[in-house]
Amino acid sequence: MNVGELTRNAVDVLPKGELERKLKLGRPLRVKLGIDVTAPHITLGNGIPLQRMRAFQDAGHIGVLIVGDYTARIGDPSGASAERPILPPEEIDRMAERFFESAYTILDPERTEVRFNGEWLSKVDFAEVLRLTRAVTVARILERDDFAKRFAAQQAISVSELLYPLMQAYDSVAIEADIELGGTDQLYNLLTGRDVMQAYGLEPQVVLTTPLIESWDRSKMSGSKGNYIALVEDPNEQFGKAMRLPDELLPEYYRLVLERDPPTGDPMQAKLVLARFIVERGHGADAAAMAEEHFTRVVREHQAPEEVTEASLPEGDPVHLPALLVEHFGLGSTSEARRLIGQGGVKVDGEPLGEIDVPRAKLEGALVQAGKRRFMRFSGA
RNA sequence: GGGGGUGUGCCCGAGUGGCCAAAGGGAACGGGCUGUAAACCCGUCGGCUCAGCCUACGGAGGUUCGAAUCCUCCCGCCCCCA
Repeated sequence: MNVGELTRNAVDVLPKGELERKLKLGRPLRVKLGIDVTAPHITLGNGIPLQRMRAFQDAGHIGVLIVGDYTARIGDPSGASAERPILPPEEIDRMAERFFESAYTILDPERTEVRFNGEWLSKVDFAEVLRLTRAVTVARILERDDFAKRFAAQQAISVSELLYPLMQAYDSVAIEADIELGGTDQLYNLLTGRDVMQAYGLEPQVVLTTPLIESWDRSKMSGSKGNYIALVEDPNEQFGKAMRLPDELLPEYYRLVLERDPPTGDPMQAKLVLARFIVERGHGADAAAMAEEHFTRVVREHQAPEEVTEASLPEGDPVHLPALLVEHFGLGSTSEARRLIGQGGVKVDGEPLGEIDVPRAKLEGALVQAGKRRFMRFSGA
């Protein structure tokens, strides 16, 4: 058994030596990973601990995904500067589904167990809460970095948020976790799991944290900040976003995502390898090839893509271009569209267009381009 | 319970009666440059079929020719005292 592969890229594996001891037990270990279903997107960053879980699965262990449907009613304060919104149950289910789709691009479904924590948390009564809360002290909770920062910054922390780590810890009790994975921002939560398991007479879990990944804006990749590459999203988007990463980040991505040695030589070639990998993992080899082709054609050579979405023009002549752009190009407002036109960002058959109202004949069958990457062809009918 | 603060556009943050659709920075977007990027330069960045109009500075009223700016009440957050 290769422990090195299991702990690859890990920041903390606590306590020391404990993982090795558990591995010698000779039974499949239960490796827990809690997922934040309130996260709007499942990112490459979320993929890092998933990759670790996969390594454990490949070594014969069981991955246990905990869907925090119940905890979502509070909102995980980790890394958040403010309280998160509370979601209705249907929404949580929908987001959990989406999570699985992403997670299974990395995990082995055969060795994955999925549990919703409402299963046990909804049955916890107040007496149980008191028992649970006795396992930790306020000082202990406030030690935690996120809370400490918010406390110092005089931002609101609700008591319910303080309970979050305890609920997560209780999950570990419920599923009898041997190991819990998480990003470094989860360290406190994971350690609390140990305390609580002990209080419940169980053998405490091993804690394994993985690094958070940086994005092109040089801040931590976050599904809520718009700086993410999702595990599953439009292949062209994935490819383009991967190529947008600064060269300096390549070693980090090679280490954490590809799990390979840092690239040497041409950074662009190295980045192409990364981009292909990301798309292929999410959508397969064909999609990766197509995304690359699209990238070469549209981004590098500034040409129209092979296939362009078609739509029909609205009634009337002339055609009001701003409205058309909002309707078909996803622009936020006609004012935005007007600005884009004014700046020469809108082209018809390759020629910048300055008009707001365009003669119908000029648009029929024409290729319309908004910005660098959005194309569409219009038919008259 | 008492006292004192504070709330501005996607984010941060100036602005204390007209010159404010609101400085500055960041993000974003468009154009240029380019090896995909990054860096850099220029421009845009509330809405509206837009040389004009409408809506906006926590919410609701009020004062004024005129309010983000003054007054009243309400709401959120923070601090101090109890």
